[in-house]
Amino acid sequence: MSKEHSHSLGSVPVPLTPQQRFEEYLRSRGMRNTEQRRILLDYVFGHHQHFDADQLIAQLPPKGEPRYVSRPTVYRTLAEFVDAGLLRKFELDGRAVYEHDYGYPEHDHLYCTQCHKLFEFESEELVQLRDRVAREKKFRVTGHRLIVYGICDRCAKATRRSKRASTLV
Amino acid sequence: MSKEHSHSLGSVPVPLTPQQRFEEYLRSRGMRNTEQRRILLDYVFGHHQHFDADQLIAQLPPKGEPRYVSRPTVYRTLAEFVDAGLLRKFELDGRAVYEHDYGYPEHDHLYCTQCHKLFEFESEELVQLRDRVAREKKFRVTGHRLIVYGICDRCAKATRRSKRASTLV
DNA sequence: ATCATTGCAAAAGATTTGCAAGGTC
DNA sequence: GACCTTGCAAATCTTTTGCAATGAT
Repeated sequence: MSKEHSHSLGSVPVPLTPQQRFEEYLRSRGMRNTEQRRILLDYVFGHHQHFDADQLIAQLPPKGEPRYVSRPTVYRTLAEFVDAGLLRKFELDGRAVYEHDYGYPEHDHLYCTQCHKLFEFESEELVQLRDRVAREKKFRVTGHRLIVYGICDRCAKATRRSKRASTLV
Repeated sequence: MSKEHSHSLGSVPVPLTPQQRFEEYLRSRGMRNTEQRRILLDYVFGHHQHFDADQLIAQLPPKGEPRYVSRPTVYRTLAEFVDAGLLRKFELDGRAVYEHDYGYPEHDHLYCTQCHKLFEFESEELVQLRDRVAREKKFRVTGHRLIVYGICDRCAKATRRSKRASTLV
């Protein structure tokens, strides 16, 4: 997805590293600390990006190489990360996108439909609005997902530039 | 999806019926007014519900019957309705859901993860908040999608009831 | 040794596409 | 008659699953 990441967002102080927390999760469930899980956790928390399963797999070594992890295992493990509270998952254009959850504040997204990048923003006001609406309808909120669609500044500028250029020809 | 529909939402006055507007759309594009398109338009605007392709197909007559429409044609036609501004499309649990757009006000949804019903609400404040955030980031908004996840009142009550019952046993 | 986990191959579910036959303008 | 549409079958794309082999505790 996007290599850009709004670094205006703060981070939430955490007592444990993602690795430690995941080990805790595994232990509590009688699951095993396998090489594949360690590899994927390293990749996922080694980058601050949004990504989907295919993009993660593309970054991993291909079949035959040392740290190769099969596609089914990637899917299974991403689901575990979500379950462990390390990642958040959402849908974009009909596919699953993942982003950091653990140690990262709640936020929403602006999605540029031209360059397909995601831009983050935090809004306490939005959460309040959401809760107010829910209260009126006696609805117990567990979470929400807001995506604002449009064109980012950079794409808008690029479009203006090329429009001007074509007019000048 | 849901048979419930918040009728607290008003409707937007429209100069043309969906049928007329679609005919206009077809004409402007040199497309044809076929029986299948008429059938589907009737079904879709004959109900005020959220639905996905499968649910629509389930309502249509089966293969062999008079008004049967094939699955590929349903998908193709729904895309045309979206394109014509008659329907809005969004993703829920990894599948496409459609709802009326033409003649219906902009709104957002509360989604009960227990009974899988959608409840609508309108918020002018949300739109303002969205536009304010976008302006700060020099982002040109074309639209947004907000889904609030949680448990609806009815499901919450049902859960309380059965919890009480099981406690009393 | 026990039992969770992996990789493979195949399945599954939703949606899309190529194409010949049929329908609309 | 020209050419857009349809239905069929098959393909596509993403994600999931059955299962035998492998690995962790």
